[in-house]
Amino acid sequence: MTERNADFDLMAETRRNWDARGLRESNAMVAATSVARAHQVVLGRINAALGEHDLTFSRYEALALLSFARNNSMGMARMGERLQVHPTSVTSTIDRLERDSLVERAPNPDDRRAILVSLTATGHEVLEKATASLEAIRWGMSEVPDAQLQQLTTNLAHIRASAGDNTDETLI
Amino acid sequence: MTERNADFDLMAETRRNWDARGLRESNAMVAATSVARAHQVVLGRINAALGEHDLTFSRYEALALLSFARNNSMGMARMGERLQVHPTSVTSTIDRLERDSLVERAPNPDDRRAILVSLTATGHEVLEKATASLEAIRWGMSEVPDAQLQQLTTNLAHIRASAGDNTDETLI
DNA sequence: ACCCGATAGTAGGAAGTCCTACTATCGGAA
DNA sequence: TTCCGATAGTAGGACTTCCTACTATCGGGT
Repeated sequence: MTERNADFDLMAETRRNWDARGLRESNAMVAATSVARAHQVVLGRINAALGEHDLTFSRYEALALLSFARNNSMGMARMGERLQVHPTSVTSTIDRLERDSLVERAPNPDDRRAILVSLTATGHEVLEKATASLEAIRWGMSEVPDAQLQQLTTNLAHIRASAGDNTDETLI
Repeated sequence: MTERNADFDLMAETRRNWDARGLRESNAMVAATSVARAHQVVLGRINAALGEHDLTFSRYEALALLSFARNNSMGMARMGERLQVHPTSVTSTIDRLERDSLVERAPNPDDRRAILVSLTATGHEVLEKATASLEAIRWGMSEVPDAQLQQLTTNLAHIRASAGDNTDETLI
């Protein structure tokens, strides 16, 4: 659904429509719409690649996060903070990953409220293969030259920063 | 959920993790992740603003599209093409808009398979108020200076172009 | 020692997106 | 004229996300 051949330029047409009405902030509108469309395109490609491994980007992100944690294990609440999603979304994602035997839930001996989620051996394998698939498609951005990728990241960092992300320009 | 205060830089940390493993395409990975995060932030702000009008961005887009059409009316299939979503998503969105009396379905006299969707007077009113709300928050990109908005749009145009969008650089 | 606000996680439900499968209709080719 | 592939739209289901509400547990102040 995300890869279409439009015979017209959606953005240009949209801007013309708005300008014709004398509406303001058309630059912001076009930028916001472009972000949404780019996300749709990139996520579509990523999910298509991950589909071969029965993963989605959400599931992949959860597996990757666990793989970076000490003991490949982490509490649900911390996962929600890192992945920037609602606690109930973590529950939902982990439910399905556990159903597919890619992660395991275990009680936390230090806190009986908490649950430790950890990668299984299968989860590790699937993650590595999925990562190779994502690298193969350059994370859905094959046609974008490397220099422009960095410029794009810098531009988007302004948005992230304005939302509270502590962006470190020297590292990104 | 989209506006958080992270005490660390998610992107920088993610890149460090990946680099430490010697994985490739980290520029593409960071750019793709930035697109996803920026989308989450911008969409969150937009939906928060639209919530006052009982709208979401999807619903707003549908209303705006209809307002640009001749007779404020359009077939479902054409809406799906313009909005770049699956036909069943159009059905779902129109179902709810119709339930809220913002649009109406009518048979197409020229094609008994087709359905013409049109804005109601209420739909018009809500659209105008919602548009004012979006302009007030600069479409979720308040902190981004105008010049950088244009640069961002240009960068994202490469992605859209690679997906088949016929981007017209002279207009955008 | 107790209490009560804060925290961890889940349940149920709404909305958005996609997919496959289905019905109804159209319209060109045989 | 008939047939059959293409098109318009819907039904049902899966996944992701959010929200509110709930249980269980923690832990600091009284």
